[in-house]
Parts: sequence; C-alpha cells; structure tokens
Amino acid sequence: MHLQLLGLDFYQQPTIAVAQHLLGKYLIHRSNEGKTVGRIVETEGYLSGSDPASHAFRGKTTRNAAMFGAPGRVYIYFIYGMYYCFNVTTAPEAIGEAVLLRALDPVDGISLMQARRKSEKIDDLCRGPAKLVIAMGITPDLGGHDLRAEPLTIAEDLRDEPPQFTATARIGITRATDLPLRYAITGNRFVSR
DNA sequence: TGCCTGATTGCCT
DNA sequence: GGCAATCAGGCAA
Repeated sequence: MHLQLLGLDFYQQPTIAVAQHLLGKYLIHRSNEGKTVGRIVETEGYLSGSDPASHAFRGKTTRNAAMFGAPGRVYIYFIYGMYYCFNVTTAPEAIGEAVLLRALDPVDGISLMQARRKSEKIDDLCRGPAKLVIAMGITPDLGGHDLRAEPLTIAEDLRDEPPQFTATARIGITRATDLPLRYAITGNRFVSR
C-alpha cells in the first residue's frame, strides 16, 4: 500500500470539512506491540460557541485544553469512568473544535487488534469510538500529540477515490441532537450502530 | 462537599 | 431491550 503524509494545509480547513475529508484516510499507530492501521469510516464534528454538545462549549478547562490548542493534534478524553475517545483538533489556536473518530475499517495489524479487544470479530474491532481506541492501542499519554509525527499518524492512499458519505445527527449526545455533524461512508459495514 | 451526568460498552434478561 | 460499571467534571447548596 502506498501511503503519503497529509500536508499541513489540511489542518487549517474548517472543522466540518476536516470531518468529511478524514473519511477514507488511514490512522496508523506504531507501538512496541506492533503496527496497526485502520481506515476512517465514521467521524463527528464538535464545534465551538454554538454547539452545546461540545466539550468546548463552556470554555477552556484543563480537560479540554487540547481542543483549544494547535490543529492536527490529539484530543483524548476519559468518559464513563472506563473508556477513552479519540479526536483530531481542527480550528486555529484558541478556538476549541475537534473531530471525533467513531469507527475504523481494520486494515493492518488485525491479530493485534483482536488481542487488545479480546474479540475475534473483525466487524466489531473498531466499530465505536472507545473500541477503536483500544484496538489501535491509543493511550491518554498521546494527548496533544502532533499527528504529522510518529508514532501516531494520519495518511492517505492516493489511489483512493474520495468516498461518498452520509450526514446524520451525532450519536450518544443529549443536546444539539438536531445538528447533522456525523459523517459516515455510505453503506460501509464497519460504521457504528 | 455532594449529587448528577456523560461524545460508551458489554453483560444480563 | 435494560442496565451496571466506574470516575472526573460541572454545578447546586
């Protein structure tokens, strides 16, 4: 597979555009356990100011500080007392916006994903924001990491056509449930729900 | 200080 | 389909 790193300008696009353009891209993590690769098939945008479902809605805090930092970085947060969710920060500094990765198509390192997830089911390895974090071996110490650098990067396969996607309401939130900020590759079997 | 909720998941009925 | 697990942050008192 021929992969090429994304350019910096990618990270300066508006959050909604980034959420859509991340579809079809590859998330690559190299750890001492091995390499895992997943194709992004489902994302959600979280905006600033007008989006009460966003962690950034009430302003910058210790927890969400990464959202207000430089774009193209990792924002990872602890939720429900036991899980982590993985985001890519998007907007310029001081503007708290990010894109949540909700599902991946397992591409490489599948046996490692199965071991981490304690599950053999390919379809279920990365179908869900906390599941993909476990399968990819992403840990909270990667918070703030620059995704242009190892060990965790995002790349594209130039042979890929931009995928068709569907926009729907975001999942698992109780506020701003009307905003169509969830994007999923149309008909993809690895999309959550 | 105390209570409630959450960008979830998996187990139980 | 229902609900427990498990804890940090937000908000009321």
